[in-house]
Amino acid sequence: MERRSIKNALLAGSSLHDPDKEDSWPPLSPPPCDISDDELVSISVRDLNRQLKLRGLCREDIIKMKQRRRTLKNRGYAASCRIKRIEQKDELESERTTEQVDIDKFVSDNLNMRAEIDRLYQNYEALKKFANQKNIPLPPDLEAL
Amino acid sequence: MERRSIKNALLAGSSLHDPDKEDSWPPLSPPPCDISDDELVSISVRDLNRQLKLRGLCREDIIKMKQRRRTLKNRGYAASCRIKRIEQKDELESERTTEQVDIDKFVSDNLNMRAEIDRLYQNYEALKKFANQKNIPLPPDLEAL
DNA sequence: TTGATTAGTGAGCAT
DNA sequence: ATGCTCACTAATCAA
Repeated sequence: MERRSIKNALLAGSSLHDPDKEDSWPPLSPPPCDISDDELVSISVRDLNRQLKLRGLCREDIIKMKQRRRTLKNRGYAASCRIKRIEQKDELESERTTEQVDIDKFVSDNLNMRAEIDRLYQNYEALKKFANQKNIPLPPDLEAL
Repeated sequence: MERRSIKNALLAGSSLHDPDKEDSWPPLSPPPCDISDDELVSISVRDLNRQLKLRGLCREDIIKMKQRRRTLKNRGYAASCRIKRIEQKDELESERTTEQVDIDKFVSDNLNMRAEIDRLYQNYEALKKFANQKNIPLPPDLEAL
């Protein structure tokens, strides 16, 4: 939903400390207490329960904070999931590039070897022709191509 | 949101004809009139306006239907987007596989050519050695490796 | 307006 | 409870 849109950018802020910043805009129901989103997602369940009790929230608000925590967590999971996806894609693409480079190298090598084979073959044939002209019989095992 | 979840799976379908059917589960506000979702997304804006007027809907309901239409459209766009993404991934993977097959072929070819070069070289050397043993002088251009 | 893409949200699955 | 992934929604951009 492109949270943090132009319209909402100004209203932002769901957390706390730094005055001229940090929004993290409330797509969620507003927090029933002043625990920042950053804190909310990072502290342990135990500490959270402690904090909630300490601030004397009612059951409903506690449930809301729990749900808010879950939502914030989900937001992070979704982000990781997307990052992971593009990383995998990039990896695939770079592997493809590497393989293409290898293939180019092989093509080049093959051409060189083909030329080498040709050169050796010509030399060999020239020697045989020379022997023929001089009427020099070759041993059978050297007649083979 | 996993629409059409287990709970909703049985109610699936998004439109109209079939009697034992349909709902297309309302993530949206319920439609102010009985135009099916399938119709709503497919008919032209003109026809939609005609239908809405024909059924005598108030301005609010018309706006709601327009928004519903847009949402249904978006649902489809999102689906295409997901499909496209996995198709591109599959394509990349199959290209990678193809390249790997090519590389294997090149490796095999290279080994064969290397062997061929060796064989030709050995033959050539054997001929030179033979000439040497028989004290047959070779023309300079046939002495070269 | 239409279509594509993105981030956020909740459902559901697996651990 | 936690993390991941999916389908859906709205925002935003491009055409």
